[in-house]
Amino acid sequence: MDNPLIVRFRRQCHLDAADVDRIDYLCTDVRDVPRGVNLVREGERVERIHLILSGWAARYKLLPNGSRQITALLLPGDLCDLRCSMLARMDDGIVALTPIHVAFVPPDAITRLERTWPSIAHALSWYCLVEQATTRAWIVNMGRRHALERVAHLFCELSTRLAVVSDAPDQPPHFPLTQEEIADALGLTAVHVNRVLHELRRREFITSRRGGLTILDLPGLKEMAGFNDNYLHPAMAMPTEAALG
Amino acid sequence: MDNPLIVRFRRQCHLDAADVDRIDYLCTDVRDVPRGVNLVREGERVERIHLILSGWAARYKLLPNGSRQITALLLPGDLCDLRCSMLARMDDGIVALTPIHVAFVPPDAITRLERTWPSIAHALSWYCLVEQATTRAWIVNMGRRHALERVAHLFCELSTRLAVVSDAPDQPPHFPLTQEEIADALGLTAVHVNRVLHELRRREFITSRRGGLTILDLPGLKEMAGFNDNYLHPAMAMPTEAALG
DNA sequence: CGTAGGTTTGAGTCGGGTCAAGAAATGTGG
DNA sequence: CCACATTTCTTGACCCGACTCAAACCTACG
Repeated sequence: MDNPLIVRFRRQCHLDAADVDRIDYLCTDVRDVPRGVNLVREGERVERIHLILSGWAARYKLLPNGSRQITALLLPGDLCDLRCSMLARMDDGIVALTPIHVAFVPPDAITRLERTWPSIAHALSWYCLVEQATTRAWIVNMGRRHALERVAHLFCELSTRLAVVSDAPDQPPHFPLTQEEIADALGLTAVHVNRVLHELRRREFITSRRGGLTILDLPGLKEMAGFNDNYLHPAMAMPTEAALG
Repeated sequence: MDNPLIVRFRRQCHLDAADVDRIDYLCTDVRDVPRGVNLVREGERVERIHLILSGWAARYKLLPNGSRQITALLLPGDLCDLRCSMLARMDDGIVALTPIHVAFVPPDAITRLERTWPSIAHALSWYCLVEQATTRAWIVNMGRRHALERVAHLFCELSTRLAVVSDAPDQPPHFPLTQEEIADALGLTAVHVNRVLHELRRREFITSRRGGLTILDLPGLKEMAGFNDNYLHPAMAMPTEAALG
């Protein structure tokens, strides 16, 4: 299977065959992590960057009162903690939501590539930009949308991101998320997510089974959420000569 | 007055006198922008990075229904759109919340510094890391805290950030924010923010006047919000030799 | 002054939270 | 292959925090 990080990069940035090899070479140390295991725990010192190759993970933060907020859902091709080597301790944890394949990448290796190859530095800058834009889109979602549109918006985002790295692009998007995970990602309760999903099922926007759901009507969800995929920058945009030096 | 970006960098990263000069040299084109003016409007193509030298600004997004969500408050020393040159069009707007001084910096100049001087590249990586962590802290705040603690948490964050770049560190922190701006930053309504501020005033945590408020009891607010300043990384952390290459 | 932007307050509503109990899958060990 | 435990989902009744709408009130400023 193709390296999903490279698939994503090539959508946005010019990488030649040698660049691709250099990135591929980072993914030597690949491991299987079962569902529910923490790749990183809050407060730990971690000296490796994680690249999700398959499966889903979540970045989360626990509050003193025991509640959890998921701050990012991590799909294949997502890098976790690109700059972790600058931190004495991680600010938050990362859990596997499904069994996953992860590459453990030494931060120095990335720093070296970045410093040597402008095209790779450019790709990583792009990566940071999209990551930031996604995080901000979550703020907008939580701050200014009601539960129904909020859930719909998340599903649109995930469908769009998944489409880029999916091995089965013809299948309707499927999310291996429990209702509690959706709730923790959106600042809702699991009970209320249940009622929202019930409504979405009633309107035939989705189907759901224990531990996962499938999108039936993505255009419908997009309209409901007022979804605009700009912030994910799924379209092609090549670097200028100046930016590449 | 000292360049607030340099003040921030020197807290976290090693920069020698030459590095400082190089950064200072970026801030040649300084402009005054009155309150209420948009530095950037959503959908525009913008070919300059903004560095706030004094005053407050906000990054925001407007929704079709007319509501606004502020996704970041920008204080002196904050860079807006570090990677803007990679974008065909900005995903969101930036307004001056007070009269501000801004340096207009050409993206190429930063790219060149970054590529040439590892210590500056390191400082900018650090900057991105803290920016991301702050954005994620906002998600947690909006997702899992009630209005009172949510407001308190924002005030703690702003006090902490301001302390680093304040010209009057002995004065109690003062925020030139309207209640509507606070509401738009926190996913609340102005009416409800008014009631929360009333309560904070009653408990003598703050005082407020038209168009601004002052913190009286920061420790009290921190306790109320369960505030932990880790994510802002206000403490010193020097780069490793490896990271600097 | 007059006006516009900002603040304050009240009354009523509603979206989503809380609590609690039960049902349906899934997994585990004998 | 069955008995039992666990996780996840579902549903109902009730409640409360925050929103809405509306009116009045400041206060800075032109």
